[in-house]
Amino acid sequence: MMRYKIPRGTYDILPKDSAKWQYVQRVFRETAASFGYEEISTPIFEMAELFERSSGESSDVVQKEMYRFEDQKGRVFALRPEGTAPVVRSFVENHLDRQGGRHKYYYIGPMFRYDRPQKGRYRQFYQYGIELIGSNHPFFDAEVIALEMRFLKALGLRKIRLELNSVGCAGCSVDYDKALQDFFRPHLAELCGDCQTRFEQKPRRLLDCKVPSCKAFRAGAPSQLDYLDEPCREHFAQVQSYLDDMSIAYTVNPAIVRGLDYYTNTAFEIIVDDLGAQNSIAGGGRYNGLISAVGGKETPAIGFAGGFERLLLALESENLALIEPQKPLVFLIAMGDAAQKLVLPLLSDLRGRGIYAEYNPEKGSFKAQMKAADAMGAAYAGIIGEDELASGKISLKDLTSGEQSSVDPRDLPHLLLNNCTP
RNA sequence: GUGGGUGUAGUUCAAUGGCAGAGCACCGGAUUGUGGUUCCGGGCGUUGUGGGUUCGAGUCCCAUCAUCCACCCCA
Repeated sequence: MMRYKIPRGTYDILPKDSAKWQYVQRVFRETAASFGYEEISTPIFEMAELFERSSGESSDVVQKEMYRFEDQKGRVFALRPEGTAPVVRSFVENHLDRQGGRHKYYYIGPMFRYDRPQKGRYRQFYQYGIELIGSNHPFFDAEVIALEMRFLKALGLRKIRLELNSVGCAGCSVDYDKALQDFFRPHLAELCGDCQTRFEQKPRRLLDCKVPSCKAFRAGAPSQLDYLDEPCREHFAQVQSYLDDMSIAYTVNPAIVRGLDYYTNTAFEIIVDDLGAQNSIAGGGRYNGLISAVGGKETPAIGFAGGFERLLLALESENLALIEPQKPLVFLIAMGDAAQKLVLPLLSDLRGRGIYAEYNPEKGSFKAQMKAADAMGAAYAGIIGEDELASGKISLKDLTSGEQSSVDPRDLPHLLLNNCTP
């Protein structure tokens, strides 16, 4: 008999971990709501072309990491590798670009990339993100960053770093790419193979090559920041000013380059140092050219996305979000058939009032029942046996103190609620 | 896609090429109505899978799959 196995690079979120996932998602939703963002959900697959156009044909995500497939009629789709393009597609498709004004969206859901799995990297992974569409005001660049920082702080994370950069607009990029090519051209023959293609396709990627011999040529390379035109320079200065006013610490790192082609101006990344190689838990930036690139009216926008898996790793490394498993308030024990007839209505009544009550007829002896109550961490044991049947009362034992009292079954819900709610 | 490490019981790990074991967890019991501690009992597991070498393979070799780490990429 063949054993079925979960696909490579995927994982199950088991019940023991679900509370933690629900918790971080709840905090994100609450944080987003407090900034005026509303949830949008899009399909997990889209026309493959949407991602090819938006992320860039030459990007790794499109070239080798996208799950592409044809449906029964030969239409080419892709499992979404990221969340921004679908949101923008929906925005344009619903004619919101014609409506004008600002639109604040957040999303939560799985993304898919055919990558080699490693720590903090999966083939199906869960992202949260926000998109603010309809304004180029630098305040909103800062607001988007502030939202993410607020979220991480609300979770209690302390060891996080914000790195900030501006990649300028399309015009600045052209100038900068030329400057980089001029700078590296004398060493072109000595660069690694990857860098030779980077030289042609994405010169700025020459700056983060890890090959030691390539690193050596990097000293004195021109910085993007020196090639910003006046409006972009001013925009970046204002973003920093707003962050300062909100007391959000950051470091300017000219090496921050977003992986997807659609980013302009502000780019940022949030780093947690002790997560291993995949230490970026969130990243984002402005994408003023994307809406028009997918067929909408020219509209400025900014957003970010964060990864839940890495976020949970970061929480773990700081011993945060330790969630206690749910424990029954009362474990009912019935000895004998007559007692069982009484215990089931009582069980229904308690549960109907929202009290977590357990009962397990599988456990045979009284001792085994008590053990089960203890093993589940129940606060109380409610006992019905011959004595209780005769008296019409049930015995309620406090499993912490060991004290036991005889109570009227009708009073049980109130007693439990009053004793145990803080 | 590239490189390295690791795959043995539910789990954490043992086992010179020679009878596959232990702790924890789990289940049961210690004269059938009182838990936690203690004691006793309960394990044939396709040693990830498929080949090969050998009298004999968990152990050596090859392949494959998975996982971990790194490159790469990115959140």
